[in-house]
Amino acid sequence: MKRDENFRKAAEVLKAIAHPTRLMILETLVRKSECVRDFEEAIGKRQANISQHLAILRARGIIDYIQEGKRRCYYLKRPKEVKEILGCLKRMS
Amino acid sequence: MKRDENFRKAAEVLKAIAHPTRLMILETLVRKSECVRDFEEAIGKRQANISQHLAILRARGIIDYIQEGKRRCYYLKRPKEVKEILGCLKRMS
DNA sequence: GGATAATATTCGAATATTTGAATATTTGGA
DNA sequence: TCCAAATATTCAAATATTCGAATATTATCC
Repeated sequence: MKRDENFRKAAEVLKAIAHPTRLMILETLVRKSECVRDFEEAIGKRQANISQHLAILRARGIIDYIQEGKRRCYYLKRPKEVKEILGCLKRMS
Repeated sequence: MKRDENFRKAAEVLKAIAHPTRLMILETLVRKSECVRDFEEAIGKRQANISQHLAILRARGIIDYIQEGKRRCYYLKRPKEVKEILGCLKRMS
């Protein structure tokens, strides 16, 4: 695979993460898998908006979910890496 | 400092990094401080464009430079964290 | 003080992202 | 089957990002 292609993909992943609401979602998920309702209360945004952000994270392969009855339980696909990135950000900002 | 404010800032930092050209710049800087001309050849973009990206990275506090004669030698302000993030990205994408 | 090398800034058009509002879909239970 | 709970999608307006082209600045050397 070409070098340019790698950087393009890496930038896609980063862009998916680079949003305050999505960072909050990820920080929550580092601790525990959650469904959409739980995010609503943890983050203080409307359901529809949270679903939009979850869709973006999922489209980029950062999270996924398992269906549990009426709920969808979201989880991190690469918890170690996400945790590490969040830690770096904390130190950098 | 407020939680929201922290996430806003972290997202700013990430957005600054989340671009293919800027990732290439950072990867180059992980190995060695460079001046703008060197980036031109390492990355294959025009000088003006590279300067634009360097300005974005500098505005967000990710890089800085020291003036050396006519040249500006750019360097990472948090090499450890940047390196770690690039490593995570490699594993994630 | 030119001339030149090195780098930065400005501007505008094209494109992408973000958000709320409205609506749609899916699921399990009565 | 109908209902309600849980979640997703669509749309459009506002905002932000990107890139090239042109131009400006800064530093050294003569």
